[in-house]
Amino acid sequence: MLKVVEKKRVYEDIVKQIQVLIEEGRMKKGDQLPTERELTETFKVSRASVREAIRILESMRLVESRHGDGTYVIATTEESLVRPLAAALFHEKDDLIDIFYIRRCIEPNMAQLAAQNATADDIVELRRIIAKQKECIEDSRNINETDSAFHGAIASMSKKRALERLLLALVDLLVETREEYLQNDERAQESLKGHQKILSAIEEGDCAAARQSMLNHLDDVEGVLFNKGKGGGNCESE
Amino acid sequence: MLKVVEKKRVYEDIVKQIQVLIEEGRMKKGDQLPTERELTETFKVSRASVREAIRILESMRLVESRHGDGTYVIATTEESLVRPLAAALFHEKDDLIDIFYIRRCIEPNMAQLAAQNATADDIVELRRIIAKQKECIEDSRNINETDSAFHGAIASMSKKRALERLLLALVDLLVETREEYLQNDERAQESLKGHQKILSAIEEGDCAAARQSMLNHLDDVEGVLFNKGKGGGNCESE
DNA sequence: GTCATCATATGGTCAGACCATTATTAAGCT
DNA sequence: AGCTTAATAATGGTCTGACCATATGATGAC
Repeated sequence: MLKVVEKKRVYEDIVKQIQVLIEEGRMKKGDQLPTERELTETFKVSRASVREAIRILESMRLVESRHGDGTYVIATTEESLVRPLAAALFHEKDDLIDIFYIRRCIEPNMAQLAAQNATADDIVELRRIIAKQKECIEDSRNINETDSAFHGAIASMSKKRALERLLLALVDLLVETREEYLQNDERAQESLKGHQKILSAIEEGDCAAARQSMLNHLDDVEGVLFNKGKGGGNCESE
Repeated sequence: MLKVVEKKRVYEDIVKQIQVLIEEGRMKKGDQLPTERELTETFKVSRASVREAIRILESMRLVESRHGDGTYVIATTEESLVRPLAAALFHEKDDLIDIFYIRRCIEPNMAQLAAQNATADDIVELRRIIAKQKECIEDSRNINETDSAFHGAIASMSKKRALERLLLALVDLLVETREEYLQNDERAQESLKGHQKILSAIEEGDCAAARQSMLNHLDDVEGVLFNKGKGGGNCESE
């Protein structure tokens, strides 16, 4: 059952190797890659092959070449997994409302899954995030980061990797929108309250409550964000 | 308000031009690109630049180079929008079950939206697709294509483009799985029935029924596909 | 007709050169 | 000293022309 290999193209091999470097953290965001000429010597290949590899890495948004300067790592592989997803989903400014709608479709389900699967460690982590968020509010600092962390943690608890990746991309797309929203202190408070309710439901393993409180939380935010009446979904929502 | 331009890199220009060719349909899927040497003459650039451009197009999954043969268009730009999304979501074989779960999260909502927004034309289209599907079953032909068409049409009716793109990607990812599933005549029949129920709900503008019938439809399929008990979501699902 | 062989066209790789841009350093000025 | 300006070196961008590796189709032997 061996995976016999035929490295056909040289540049593919180079792409792979550099990708691994970044994956393993031996190259971090902002680091400069060796110069093309150095890579030529390292890999014992021509500069043309090195450049073709770099073109591919660049089109993956993993690195960026700057004429006269160098080639730099501009993203982690984790980000580069989320980025194309985001790029594919998001085209027009108007799409933001759709993006949020997708969240509204999937996050209540994730909360439900989280309530089912939550381990003690998971709950500790959620509490930690919420505590930090509370701190941020008291210090009048931005809670954008902790907000992402909270939703990300729940996504992770769903134990569905594809779903988690999707949500990360969505949250990432809405980061600017949220920046504005969470400026307001009162809203930040309300957001925190929403998170606490969700946590309570998860602590008690109450799937239905987790789902519903997440939905309420999102509807609260959405209502302000897009000036909608409560309940987003018309009809009877769910 | 002109967009003053500085075409910096030659290969970017080449990528753009070829992309436009494909976009405008002057090059279709399966067509062979001019050889690298011909492109060299056409664009008055070096072969190295042509090749770097091709590498980028290849990493976009728009074209594919075959050693000793040629370079071919392998996707429309529309597909190339969906493809990276799919690639970003899908990593392991096991992710398929997650992919399906995402569908289960969003498609009932789309059906609901479809029921709200459906125009007379939309309904005609859905009927047409279902009729065709019936035909296929009678002729013992594969209904995979019409199945995709049905779900795609509903996605389109949601009037949420980002959501539609996401669903297209998901459906695309599951095409092989479905191929197997729909082999069986009985299942094909059942699938058709599910579609008919959804259509009925949409015709009557019954949001709740549309949502529920879509959910049932997906659960039916999922149950067989992944050998699960009915109702997928444990707890009380929704 | 079938199969093996070879020629040809195509993508893949290489070497070395030169151009264009940038950051750094050195020089010069105030 | 501190700033501006000019030279310098380093780096990515492009080009040329050659050769290698592979796939396809034509040719010829059987």
